[in-house]
Amino acid sequence: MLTFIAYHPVSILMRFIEYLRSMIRISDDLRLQLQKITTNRTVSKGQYLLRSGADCTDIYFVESGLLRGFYFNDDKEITNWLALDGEFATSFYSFIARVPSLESIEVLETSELVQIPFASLQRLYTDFPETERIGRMLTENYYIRLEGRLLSMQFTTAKERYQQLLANNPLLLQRAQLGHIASYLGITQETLSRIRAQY
Amino acid sequence: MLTFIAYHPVSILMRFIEYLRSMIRISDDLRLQLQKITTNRTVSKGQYLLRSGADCTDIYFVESGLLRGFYFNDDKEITNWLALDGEFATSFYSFIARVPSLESIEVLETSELVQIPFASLQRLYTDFPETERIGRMLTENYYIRLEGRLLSMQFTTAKERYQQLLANNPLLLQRAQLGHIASYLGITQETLSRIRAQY
DNA sequence: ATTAGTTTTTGATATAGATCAAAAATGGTG
DNA sequence: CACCATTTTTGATCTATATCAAAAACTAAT
Repeated sequence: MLTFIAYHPVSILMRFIEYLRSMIRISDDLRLQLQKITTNRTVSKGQYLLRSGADCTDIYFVESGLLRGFYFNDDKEITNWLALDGEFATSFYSFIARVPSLESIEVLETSELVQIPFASLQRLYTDFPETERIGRMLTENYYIRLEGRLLSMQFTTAKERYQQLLANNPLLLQRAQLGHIASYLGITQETLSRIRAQY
Repeated sequence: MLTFIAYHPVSILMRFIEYLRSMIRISDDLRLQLQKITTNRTVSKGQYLLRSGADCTDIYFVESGLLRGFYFNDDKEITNWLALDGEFATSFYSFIARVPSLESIEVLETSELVQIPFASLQRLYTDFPETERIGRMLTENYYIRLEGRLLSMQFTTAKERYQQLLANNPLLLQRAQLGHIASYLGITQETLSRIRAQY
């Protein structure tokens, strides 16, 4: 019983550290430092982690739950990304370029997050240069995904994009609501509804 | 006269090193190493640096000239990127993930390039850890640009995209041909031609 | 200059997906 | 479990852009 209780706070960080470990060796020193600069937060459904207009000061790792980043176009919300368990989430442009965010971040499911402030991350890069590699590799991976999305936007139909998502990320379809998925795929909710009706 | 001749081979590398210098301090050691692992190449218009199906083994910095990366969709070419003077170019997914490239790279204008092989770059990252920062920052910048493109694909019209490009990169419009620009913007050549005719 | 190849423009038509509007389904809450 | 709010579906219509086809404008090489 006691061991379970004592173990728990560590296990919250598990996936985060595991994730990093897949890219570089994590020394005890670094692990300690990571624990120092990160905050474990539980955020509940409906909360906002960021409102457009504000500077995005943090990056989040989603231990469990679901977040979304979205823009406003005219009066409509456009979901730019959805981050499930095991993914990083931030308003990338604002976080990197230190400019006010156009994007808002909303909590779609009550989530366990690991929060890292921008300044701490920069210090980490300097104090533990091996972590630059993590930053580089993560950004590379996210770049590749983004490129895939751009290409599918350009030369696949709405239906094909839905089918791709269904194949690659069926969980997302189950957990996010239709309107969010639709604008993430670059189509209207009505069109996505009609596509689904074809099955 | 003599000084000019002697100076020239160094000046070819100028922009490349200058570019890197804007991100980190370049030690004499590192500069030497950079000179060792890079090759200066002049490639002429019409040449291919990569054909789809092959592994992309190199990344290029364009000292001067113009390259394009493109895919085939059915029988049509889709330009994925255009790289002018001062930009990096590679088939990113293939280069990073070490898989055969879907993309081909064509030389649109006779160009001066700095070529860096994948393996050399990886060794550089290891031998000069400070260069990881370059890799990270470059990828971050390219990520932000890509995100901007995805957003404009999603919620701006063909005409607006053309106007944005005209405002942000007028040189490109002058130097690349219409069909390449069009598919880069995610529209057909005919539509772009009609848009331009409106002025 | 003339010809052949390429690139751009113009015209006519088709269509995927958007928009506007309202009904149906779903879901939490007192 | 009935009610109100939210989400999803269905229907009718519209539109930006694609497609197909051919003419015009460039470009380069003989």
